[in-house]
Amino acid sequence: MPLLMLKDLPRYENLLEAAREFPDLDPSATEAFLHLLRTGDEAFRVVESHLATHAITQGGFSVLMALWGCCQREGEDSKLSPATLAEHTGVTRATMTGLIDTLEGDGLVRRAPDRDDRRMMTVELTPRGEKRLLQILPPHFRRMAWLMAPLSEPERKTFVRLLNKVLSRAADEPDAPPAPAATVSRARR
Amino acid sequence: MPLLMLKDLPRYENLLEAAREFPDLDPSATEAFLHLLRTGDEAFRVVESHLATHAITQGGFSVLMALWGCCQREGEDSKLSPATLAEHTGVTRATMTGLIDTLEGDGLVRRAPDRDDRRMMTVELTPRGEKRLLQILPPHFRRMAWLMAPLSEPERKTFVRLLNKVLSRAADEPDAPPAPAATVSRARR
DNA sequence: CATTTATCGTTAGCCGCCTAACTATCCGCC
DNA sequence: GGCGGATAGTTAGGCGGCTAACGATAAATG
Repeated sequence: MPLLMLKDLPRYENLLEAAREFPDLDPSATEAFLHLLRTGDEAFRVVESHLATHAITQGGFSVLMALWGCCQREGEDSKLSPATLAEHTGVTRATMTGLIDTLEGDGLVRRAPDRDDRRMMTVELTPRGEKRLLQILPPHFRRMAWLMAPLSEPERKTFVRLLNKVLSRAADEPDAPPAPAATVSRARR
Repeated sequence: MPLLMLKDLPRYENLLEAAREFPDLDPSATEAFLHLLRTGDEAFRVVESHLATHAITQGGFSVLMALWGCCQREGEDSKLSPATLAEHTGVTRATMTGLIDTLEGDGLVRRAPDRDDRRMMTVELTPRGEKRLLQILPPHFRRMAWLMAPLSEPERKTFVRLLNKVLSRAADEPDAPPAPAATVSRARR
């Protein structure tokens, strides 16, 4: 994640202090939020650095996984359209064009026109792409296991539970969620 | 985070199934990892979308915060060098040049040569920059509070605790962490 | 059947981030 | 005191995101 976060998170006292100046600042919420962003970013980097050793970007990896997963599930039909891939990996179709360009240039993926709908293309994993993916996956799985090793099994459960609470909240309404507005706060919900 | 993650996380049964094929796949670890990335990404987008309404990027915001925080703490000296800013926000110096260019173009920040060391520059918040920041912060704080609202106070504590466990693990060694390698695992290190 | 509307993939252009190289300056060491 | 190595900031070039617009095709609608 190409992100960008304050490297050293603020200490809790500082948040308490800042909360005196900004009544809207909820110290424990801010602390949780910043730690979430920071840790998520770091976890992202962990896998990214691994993928980089296989000359694959996160985006490319997502595409390969989607194609491979589809080929696993659907039996024969291991093709997907760029639009489906884009939606599946949470990226715009324009971006997907670029990703497929790169992957096709590396010979990991193949484009072919759809025979029924001439607007569409189909994207398919090449043997080389599948081979590459099978090289990447085991160490990738090990990285994830390694990173989560400090969490016990019950801790992982609660971790996922708490993450899901936040995630569904975020999915609730992507825009204009707070709506408190000091003087006009009558609309109590 | 310009990231990129599978939009719909795999269900646990699928992970269990996949684990039969890949012995390295730890289902609960993978689940926790994917949820972490997904939620972190979503949280990132929440603040990013807010900052966008103020025509500020995450990077720019980090810079403004660093300058403002420094001006709060240090008393008078509200200047920082690009290198310090880069290190503080976890970005390369080259990137920082671009960020400062943009901010300076918007009049939120000012560059001046350091009077002692002629290699260095100093970056300083303009009054306009501070004003802009003070416009951004309260709703920003409200967003964070809103996002974390579903977590109770004790839940937030455990959340931060678990995040910290993962974070310090990730910080442990950024490269080559798994090192299992079945047959050649002698180099114990 | 003709025309509008929607969808698909691509292109063009912007921006943030990276690495690698460069210039200018400072510092340490003979 | 001059010279090599470190350091500051910038530049150049690449890449992966994004939005907005486009031509081509399909589907809906009159």
